Amino acid sequence: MKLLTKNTDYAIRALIELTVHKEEYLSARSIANKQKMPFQFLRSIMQELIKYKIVSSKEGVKGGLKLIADPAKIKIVDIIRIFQGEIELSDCMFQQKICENRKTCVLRKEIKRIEKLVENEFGKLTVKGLVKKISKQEKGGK
Amino acid sequence: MKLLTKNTDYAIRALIELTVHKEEYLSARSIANKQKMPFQFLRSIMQELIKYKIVSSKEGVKGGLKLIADPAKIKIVDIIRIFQGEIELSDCMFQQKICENRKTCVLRKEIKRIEKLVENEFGKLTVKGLVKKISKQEKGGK
DNA sequence: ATAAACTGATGCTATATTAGTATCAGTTTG
DNA sequence: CAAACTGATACTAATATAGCATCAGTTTAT
Repeated sequence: MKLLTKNTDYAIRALIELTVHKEEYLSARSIANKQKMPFQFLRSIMQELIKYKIVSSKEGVKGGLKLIADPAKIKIVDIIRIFQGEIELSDCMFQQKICENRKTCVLRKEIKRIEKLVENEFGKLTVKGLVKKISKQEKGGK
Repeated sequence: MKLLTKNTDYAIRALIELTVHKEEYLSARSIANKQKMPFQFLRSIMQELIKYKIVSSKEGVKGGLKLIADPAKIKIVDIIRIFQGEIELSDCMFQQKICENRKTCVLRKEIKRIEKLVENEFGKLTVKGLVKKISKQEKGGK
């Protein structure tokens, strides 16, 4: 079981990078190099984040990506939703006609409950929160 | 994001069925019909459960599957582990040499934490527990 | 004794998801 | 005007998920 796919993962790392260098334009290439991500893949990921107005871009030499959303308001669950869709069972048909064995839907309820929990946890995490923890870690332990 | 894959899901439903009809041999075909699962797929799933000594089988006419494990001790997390492997990031290389950007490993820690949470929740659920909830539901609601 | 209903073992196919690549057009800067 | 960038788009590769088919052997009822 994987909670995060690569695109979500890379997106978050890129956002962390952009938060650290706020106000600056960082090129996809430099981010990819620094965080060791596949360049073209990162580019397609960034285009998504642009669509969602989380980052903006500037073309040409000295262009690149810049954070426009408030990192304190970018929840990890938002990024997950963008790249992995809703946290939910894909083909659960409980309560409707199809699933006649309503009995086993108890299982569904439990899964839903746990999904909500996960959603909630990822909702509490923000990009800013992560950045803060990183800087603490760097100051603290050797 | 899907917490359970089909094989895990079918396995749990089959175990519920076997718990309800404990001591009896139920054929894979009858379980598949009742719970509307693909017959051959269910068969391969049951073979796994046999390997893990959760159910036993009897060949021939009137043969089938029977629960041998205590349903109160079959945790849902066990079934997940059988069919989906450990709940963990597949390719996290934090703390080791490969991941040099140790900064972002803060993300890893958080994910690990949430994974543990999920694991723990699924560890609290047992087949028996689900069966109990089902029977309550049947008595209760209209 | 034999047909029908079953599992054992095994190997295959189909589909979807995930991960990543490539290319061409256009923009900006030195 | 070349180099360093993004926009748009389409493609490929790898892996995981879901499911099917087949043959061999076992048990039971008739």
